[in-house]
Amino acid sequence: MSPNSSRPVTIKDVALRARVSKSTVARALTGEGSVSPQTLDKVLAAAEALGYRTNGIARSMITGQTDSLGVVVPSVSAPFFAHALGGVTQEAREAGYSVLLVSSDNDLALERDAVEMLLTKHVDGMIVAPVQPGQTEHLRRAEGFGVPLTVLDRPAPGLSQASSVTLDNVGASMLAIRHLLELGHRDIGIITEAPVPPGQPRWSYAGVGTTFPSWDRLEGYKRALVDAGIPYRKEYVAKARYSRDSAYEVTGKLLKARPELTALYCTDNELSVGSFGAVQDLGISCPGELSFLGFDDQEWATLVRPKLTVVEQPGYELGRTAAHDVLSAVGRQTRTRAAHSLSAQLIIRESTAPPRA
Amino acid sequence: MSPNSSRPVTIKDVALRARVSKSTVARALTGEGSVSPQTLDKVLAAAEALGYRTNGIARSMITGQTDSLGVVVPSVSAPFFAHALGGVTQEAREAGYSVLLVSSDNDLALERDAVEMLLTKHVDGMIVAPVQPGQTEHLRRAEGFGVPLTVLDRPAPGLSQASSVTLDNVGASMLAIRHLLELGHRDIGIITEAPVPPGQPRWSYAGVGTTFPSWDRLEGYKRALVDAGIPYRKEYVAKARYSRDSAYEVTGKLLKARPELTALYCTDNELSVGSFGAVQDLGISCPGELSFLGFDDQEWATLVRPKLTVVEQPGYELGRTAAHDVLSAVGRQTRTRAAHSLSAQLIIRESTAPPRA
DNA sequence: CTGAAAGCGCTAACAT
DNA sequence: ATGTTAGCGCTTTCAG
Repeated sequence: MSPNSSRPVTIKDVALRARVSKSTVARALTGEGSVSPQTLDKVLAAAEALGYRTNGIARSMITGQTDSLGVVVPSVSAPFFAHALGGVTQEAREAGYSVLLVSSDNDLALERDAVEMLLTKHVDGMIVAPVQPGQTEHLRRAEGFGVPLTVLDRPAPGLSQASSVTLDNVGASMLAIRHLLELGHRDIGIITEAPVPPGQPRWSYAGVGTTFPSWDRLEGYKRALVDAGIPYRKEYVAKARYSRDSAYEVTGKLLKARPELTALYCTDNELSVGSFGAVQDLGISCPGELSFLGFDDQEWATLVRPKLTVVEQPGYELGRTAAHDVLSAVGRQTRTRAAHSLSAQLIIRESTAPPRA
Repeated sequence: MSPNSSRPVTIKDVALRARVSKSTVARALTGEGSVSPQTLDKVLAAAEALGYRTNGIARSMITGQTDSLGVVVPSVSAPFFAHALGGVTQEAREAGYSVLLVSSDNDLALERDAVEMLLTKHVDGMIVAPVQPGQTEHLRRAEGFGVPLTVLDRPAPGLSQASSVTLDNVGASMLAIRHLLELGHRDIGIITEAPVPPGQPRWSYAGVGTTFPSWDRLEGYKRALVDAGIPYRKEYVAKARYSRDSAYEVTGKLLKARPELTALYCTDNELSVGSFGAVQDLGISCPGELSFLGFDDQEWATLVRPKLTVVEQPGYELGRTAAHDVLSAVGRQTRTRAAHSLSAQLIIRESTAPPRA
């Protein structure tokens, strides 16, 4: 049942006890090759008695597989990534894979280290949500090692082999804005993340729609407006840092400067938190005076009054899809470079209504 | 820079190129033993040129270490565990360890599988948040393999070697109830998780305070009351299944049956969500007619009106402590069996006030 | 169907 | 300071 000595039980011990050779034990235990029923029994019994457990390290050494997936995310506890991670672990487990998790803490250097470490550990595939979509040398290095890679949430241009799994961010915003438009709103404000952290270089590349999620979400806002024949006015867009406090502040300013706004749209959960807080503290009646449309369907969306209309992003599904995609590539020679774009969903609740005449 | 052929670059290739022996390369790369500055340069240059990367598998095979921690949690995306996981990964990274993550999905069988897998993968230590505190054979098996284990969130009696890191659940409730008592409340209701899922066996063991968190939280409620000379009345405790819907329902019933209640305390975030929702929907003014005290400081607590007074549990710290604890045990012969009990904090906001005279 | 032998990539004595 | 040798525990030819 349990190992009697302190030295780990090896296949050799099992062989000795079952009075067969190491190779026979291996065959019996792995199911490869043929073994007579009786010897199979003997071996199994011996293994059981000794509390034998295969040494995965040794096995990996030979097979070249570790049955594990490396995952790098900017934050483990942020709800979106937590959900995505849930999807990844689920899918991985079903396929018999385990997950080697590293958080990059939104730090490019740490992300690089993480990738190197995963390479050293010989993961069979990698999923990474890159900190900076423009910085991808380290990811290219992973590709060079022949490790299947799929990029999650934020696209990574410049990778030749990698698949990507992202939310259709443009579409998500269009969904939101069209809803507001249909209700009759014309003056719609938007709280969105400032594109580049101050002091950081601007990455430029000639791609379409392959940037930070928030850029695309702003793009969708514009497009929905223009499609409806309504001019895009940049006085209606307020850029915040990625924090609720910043969103709180920025919302207050925007609403004061633009009293004609009848609706407000936030492009992220964190921003929604701050922004909605501001709306509440300002004593603005919602949806009476102002319709509010948030991003992400976190639990607070239904606890707050009015219950929030939101754009929901399928975090779990994104994770699952990413895992499914890498998994389908491991062991295969030919790599199919897929670009999955999942759709968001609009959940209409109480915080949006027609504007007051 | 990158591997030129498809065959992985090994230490042998580097040796060949640098015109030294394999062992010299090993010494140069690991820093163990002494190497002349010139050969060091040569080796480093060769490794760089070839894009060499140590094969961690092979190394682990020899050293017997994998520099990785196994982590098993009931859910990856639940806020509490997500935060704990954040703490674990952080601490692990700082120590140069990586995290092998598995979700047990609250399923004992999956938890067993997970532990077995981690054993196979030869993690250097394990952190598990057990699904059922009473079922620990698989964990004992891990101990048998000499893998340091620390149990997180829920205690696991019957383990001889394992450390544990838990919240002081009794203390947490006492904090909450004493606050209510000081405000002048005498009739305090409590919504708590039903101890045992229906159809499950009851685990019994002669331990103190070593059970499900929710049991201890109920215990703290009793104790605070008794300490204050107020009789414990079981008509004031409502047991819910672990779901917001159940809490919602149960809250409604309790409040109807016991209109004399002036305060309500919930022993878990999930239950708080449902319960607070019920209070809102019932149109009960809070804190005017009823004070409400929730568990866990999730983001919704400050978004809802009134802002919630809550007992906050330090999820990140719990994870960090757990990781620190296992890590301190790896490689050591003597195991120090520590039982860390972290304190909760009371955050007083607007949902609690003196009862109406 | 079974055993003997080779070797995965690396490190750790042991020589030199 | 460097090279040689011997494995780590397992899978996998290759014989028998």
